[in-house]
Amino acid sequence: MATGTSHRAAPEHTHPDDVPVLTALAALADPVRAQLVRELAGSEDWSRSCGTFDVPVGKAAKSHHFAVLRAAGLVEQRDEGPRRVNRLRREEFDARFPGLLELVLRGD
Amino acid sequence: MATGTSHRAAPEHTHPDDVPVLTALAALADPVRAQLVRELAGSEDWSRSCGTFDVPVGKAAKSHHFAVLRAAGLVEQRDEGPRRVNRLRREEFDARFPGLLELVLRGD
DNA sequence: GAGACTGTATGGTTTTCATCGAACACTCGC
DNA sequence: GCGAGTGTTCGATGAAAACCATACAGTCTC
Repeated sequence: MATGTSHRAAPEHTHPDDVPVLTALAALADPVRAQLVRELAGSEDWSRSCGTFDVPVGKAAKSHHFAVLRAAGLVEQRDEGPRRVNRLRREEFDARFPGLLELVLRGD
Repeated sequence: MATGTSHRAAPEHTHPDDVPVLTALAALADPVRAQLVRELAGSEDWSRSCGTFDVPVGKAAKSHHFAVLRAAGLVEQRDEGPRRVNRLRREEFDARFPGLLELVLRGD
């Protein structure tokens, strides 16, 4: 088969514009997800696969958290071979929810 | 006894400056609490007692939600006779979490 | 002080959500 | 194709949180 064709289902994404405010807040209100977002913010786009994030949960839970972040319009994912690399949707999310991401990244 | 003296314990408040980001997000991520905040935002300070808010829960749950909002630095309460009147801590909360309150008030 | 009113505290039920272990699907290198 | 590596799905478990009904504690009016 031609190269570049994946047989794996592409992850479903939701654009920030289609995300209700409360969904975005709930997504960011979890400590594990907040840490994922912060780590992702400190990395280059598409440079980090899911497994490279250092959070104190198993890989099943991690996968679940990434699904929540995707559904909240916070993260975009793309398959690269066996791994799934990530990108924080900074501009799109910030256009939809101005200031929100910055609050989480600033931390305390 | 002199007038103006209450025998009821004053509600405990937390200043927004002492509230972690995730606590603020979690407080606002609940639909009932978001509605309380929105209704409160549309009313004059100290004009609304807890019972006057139209949310689809019993008064016990309502009391609980107000306690959460207080702990998140979103609401200030004061006793006036038998009722407890409320005020949205707009400026203080906005100084601590710029833009966050506006996002919730704007809704969608 | 009796009774109406407002809100809080308590105890218990239900729901929601984070988590894990195990099984599965896909990709890649040998 | 086989085995290692990566991530998702499934089922079950545990903890947290929302909720209710009831009982209680103040405040006010009469």
